[in-house]
Amino acid sequence: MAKHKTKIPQIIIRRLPVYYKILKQLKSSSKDYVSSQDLAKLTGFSSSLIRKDLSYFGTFGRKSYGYDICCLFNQIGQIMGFDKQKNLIIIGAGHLGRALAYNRGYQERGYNLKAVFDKNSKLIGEKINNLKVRDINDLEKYLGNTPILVAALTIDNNAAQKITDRLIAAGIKAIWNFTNVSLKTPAEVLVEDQIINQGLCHLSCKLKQNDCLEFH
Amino acid sequence: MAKHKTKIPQIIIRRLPVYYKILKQLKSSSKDYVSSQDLAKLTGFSSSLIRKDLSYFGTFGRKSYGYDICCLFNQIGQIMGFDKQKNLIIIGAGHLGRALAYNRGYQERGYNLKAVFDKNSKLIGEKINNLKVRDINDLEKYLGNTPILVAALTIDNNAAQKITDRLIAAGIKAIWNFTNVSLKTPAEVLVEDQIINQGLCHLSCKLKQNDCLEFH
DNA sequence: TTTACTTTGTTAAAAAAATAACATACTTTA
DNA sequence: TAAAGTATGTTATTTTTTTAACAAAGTAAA
Repeated sequence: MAKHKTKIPQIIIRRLPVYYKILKQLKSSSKDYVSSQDLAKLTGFSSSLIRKDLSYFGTFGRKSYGYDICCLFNQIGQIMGFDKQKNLIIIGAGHLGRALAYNRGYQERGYNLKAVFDKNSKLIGEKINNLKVRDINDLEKYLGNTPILVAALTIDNNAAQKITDRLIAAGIKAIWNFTNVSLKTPAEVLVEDQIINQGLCHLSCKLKQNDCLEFH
Repeated sequence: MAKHKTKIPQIIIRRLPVYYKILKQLKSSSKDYVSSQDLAKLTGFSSSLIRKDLSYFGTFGRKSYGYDICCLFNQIGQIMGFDKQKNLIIIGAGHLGRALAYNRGYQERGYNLKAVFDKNSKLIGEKINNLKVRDINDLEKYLGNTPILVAALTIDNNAAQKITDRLIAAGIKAIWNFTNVSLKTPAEVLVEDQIINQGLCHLSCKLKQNDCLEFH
């Protein structure tokens, strides 16, 4: 299926989830096929770019028809590795950690949320979406018994690096970082920084450019 | 302060929040100045790119010293319009809406969280971070009395477009969209899609490329 | 004061990304 | 079966973005 052995350009990786999202919506529509032009309207990318992106991975379209929605959806899922199972834990059972625990969308992406940890004894033992909050002191013991690939970090900034070091020592391969700390990790451990306020930054920036911020 | 009248390239807008985040961390360090090389290490961008990005907005550096951390932090905040006040409401008091209600980081970006709405009568009246959850039926009345620029949308997908239409009719200028729906809005209303699982998609994609997904 | 060093801001060059254009292949209709 | 129409996949072109290079300006040390 993979047409290229070379690394997928970051810029394409960033668009894949957008295609995936749109295709998921289209799946529940009455149509079976979608053209690059339709996708252009829905994504805001040009049809040319969309065809080019998709052709990077193979030949999915059907001339004069477009792309089979279901087929393309599955293909893009596979390209992103959603067909492979990945265990996930959440560190930090605060408001954000809790919201992530209730997040739907893990399963279809191949993620299995296995545990939630916190240091606060008041929270330990509480059930969040059917998962018992575990004691952060038991982290190493747990990771020794259960192979976990990814950890979501929703803890205080000042604890972020320390917990990261422990996670790495225990063999975690990737961190979904919701803290405001720039984590130091070895090159082989992936970090995905999720700047929660990024969207607000963009909006503020664009509102300013549109002169929406003058009097209010 | 603004050097250019032309629109800031999207690609630079995307990097501004990263600079902002790093500078905020640096502010609480002992150093007063930071060089583009230091910033390169912290951001992962090249020092050349950083100098170019910053020079797009003006001349902030000091030769052979680098950039005054506090000064640059404030400048970038201003460039993004954080010095202008923006009222914000949250639609949807579920787990995610709740997490957003507790989000710190509004104030320093010039956002004032003014209200939270929900349709669920069990939630209406409840206090979340000192804000009483309001009845979504009162949305128009509220917006008629209070000027609100931005609405965060943390509701079910199937209600998303309907609520969006109401928000737009009531004069909202920007939507921070956490739903999985591609919202249809007039060109002058900004939409910032926050695909909550985007980070997981990227991680899955990269883990796959690093051959971390084979056996597990 | 002079020399060596540092780091910016900017220009030039290279690389990457996006767009436009179009030949090809398939579909539909007559 | 032929003609008209559609939409892909790919190549060529343009545009954007990034990197590299360096002069200019300031600092620090001798």
